[in-house]
Amino acid sequence: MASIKDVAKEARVSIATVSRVYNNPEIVSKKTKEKVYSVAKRLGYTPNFLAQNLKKSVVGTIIAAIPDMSNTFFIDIVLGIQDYAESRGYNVLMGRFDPEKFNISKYVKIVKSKAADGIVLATGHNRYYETVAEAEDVPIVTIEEEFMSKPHIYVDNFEAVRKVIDYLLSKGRKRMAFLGYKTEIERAKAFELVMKEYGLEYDKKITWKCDEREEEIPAQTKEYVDLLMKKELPEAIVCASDLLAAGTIKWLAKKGVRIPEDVAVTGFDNVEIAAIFNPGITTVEQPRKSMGQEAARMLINMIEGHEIAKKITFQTKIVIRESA
Amino acid sequence: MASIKDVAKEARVSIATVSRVYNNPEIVSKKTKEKVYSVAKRLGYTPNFLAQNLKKSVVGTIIAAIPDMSNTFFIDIVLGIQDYAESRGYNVLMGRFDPEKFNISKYVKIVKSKAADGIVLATGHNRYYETVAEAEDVPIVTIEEEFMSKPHIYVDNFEAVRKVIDYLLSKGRKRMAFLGYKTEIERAKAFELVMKEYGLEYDKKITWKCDEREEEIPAQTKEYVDLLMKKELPEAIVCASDLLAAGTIKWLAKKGVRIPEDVAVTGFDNVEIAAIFNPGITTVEQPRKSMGQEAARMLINMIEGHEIAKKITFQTKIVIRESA
DNA sequence: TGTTTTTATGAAAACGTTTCCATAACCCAC
DNA sequence: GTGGGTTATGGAAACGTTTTCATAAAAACA
Repeated sequence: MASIKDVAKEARVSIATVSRVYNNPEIVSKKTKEKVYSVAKRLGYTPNFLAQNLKKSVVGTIIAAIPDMSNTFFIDIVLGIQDYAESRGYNVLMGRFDPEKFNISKYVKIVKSKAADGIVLATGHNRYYETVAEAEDVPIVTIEEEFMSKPHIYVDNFEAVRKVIDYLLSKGRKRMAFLGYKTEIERAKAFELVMKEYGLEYDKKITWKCDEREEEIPAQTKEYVDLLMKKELPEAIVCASDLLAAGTIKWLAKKGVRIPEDVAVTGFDNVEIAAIFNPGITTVEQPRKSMGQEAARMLINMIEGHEIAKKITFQTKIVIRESA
Repeated sequence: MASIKDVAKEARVSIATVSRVYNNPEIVSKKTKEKVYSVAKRLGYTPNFLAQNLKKSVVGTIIAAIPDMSNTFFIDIVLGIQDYAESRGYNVLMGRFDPEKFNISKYVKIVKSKAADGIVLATGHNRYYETVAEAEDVPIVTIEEEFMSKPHIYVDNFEAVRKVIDYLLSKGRKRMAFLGYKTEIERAKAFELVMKEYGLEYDKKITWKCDEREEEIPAQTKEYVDLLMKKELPEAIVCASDLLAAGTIKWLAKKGVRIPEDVAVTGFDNVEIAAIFNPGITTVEQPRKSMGQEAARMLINMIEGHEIAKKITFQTKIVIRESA
């Protein structure tokens, strides 16, 4: 409640001096400083961010926009963003957005009205989005997808899928199936390409793409397993996420199929459930926290007008558990 | 970049009029309004939040402080908070905080410096925290714990535990054990009281309290199961969280114990893993999203100076799956 | 001691709004 | 027309800061 004026009056100095005590302490005399500090403490004075920022025209807040807050994948990214942002004195505003509708204008508006300085956009989809005119001069860093040639963080999905296939081959599995999502194209494409490159056949009929809504996963994996049971089982199933893998394993086990003896199953992302599921799920881990940190670093540098890289590629690592 | 001044000059009206076009459109003539709108659009004018708020002394941002972002429980609460906040035109700033250290002063400071209007605090612990002087006149709503007689959202853990015990009794299980956390007192206490009330004996030696750090759970549940195997197995184990239940089931299954035939296991919270685990975990669900919404509603009303309730109690419901 | 340099402080403008108060413009009735 | 009552607009203060410029006080030097 107390303003700089109150402190100034009480300490019998000008408001300019009080301001300097907080912003350029070195140029004000020790005596004055002590007087101001003690008065400020007594009055419970905290500089008003709004007024400071109005003057400086910097807010100190960045937005992390993610599609799904109940997904560890995105949460870890946000954790990384927060970690780094904090070290630079920025706050993080978290928001949801729908990758289908790509409704970022809400966030663009927030930045334009100076309630935030920039946006980290994570969709988890490797798409190429269309230009949004208003977003032209808004600082944005994207993770995974590309957008208006804004700087972005890229994860090498091809390399990741190759690692999985290599591992399965080393275990003697050749007949592989792929279970992915309708909207995530890169992993499916990578699977196809790597298989072709290795000269391996795979049955397109047992390669399926799910709707991406999480609540649909139990039903969809069940349907998928029912389909599989009617055909000859593959030796391995590569899933585009740990949840798909978990669902698939669950239904296969119910049919009496032994994992991994009869069928090996792999996931993607290494979320919490991969470790705790029974059997533990072999999966691919992206350095999520580092990705978030790097995104925040790029964004803040961009906001503060420094030079930054246009694209940063992260490598993945395979985490071997019991399911494959 | 364009300010209200630019628009006013270009539209040949005063800045007061431009301001009114956005805040009291009904009192400005149609002709003027149209002129202003068209100029504003051409110049790409968006009112500057900072200046608006400085004047109005309201920010339009609330903080959701939670201990663990990778826990669905808290994420759902935040989802509820966001949902409601959005409907009232507020943004949500998400932050972590350590329930052990109770380091809320960071957030109190943000509010005091007018970068946010208030705080929703969710710890998931039913503790009574000590007074923090600076937080005196800061709008805060807590979920679960009590703090400085700030308004709070309460979940009826006693009733919840009673429901679990009733259900287990109805299945003929009498010898029950409890696996909880060191810091969460209410569920453990409720278990003890209800058992006593029903005149049921329970072996204190097989009631254990874990460290609450999530990464410790696999190791701690393993240790617990090892301990159990040395004694006579109980007929049922009531766990204070789904993760504890999942860990316990996993290790019991590895020892060849059949769930639920030999031992029934129940969880708490109904997070994602409870549904997807094999076997599905019988658990207790709190209306998390509603709790978040209600917390946001209380907080915003508090911020805007309306009358609010001091305490709101939510009921739980039991979700029956395969583990019990 | 008087002059110059350094250091510490204050006055006031500026940031982009909202809003109170005053006034100009209009309309209608007489 | 003149007057009384609306209605639409402008001027200017205020919100709480930062910062430039000017000046007073102190220190350094001769």
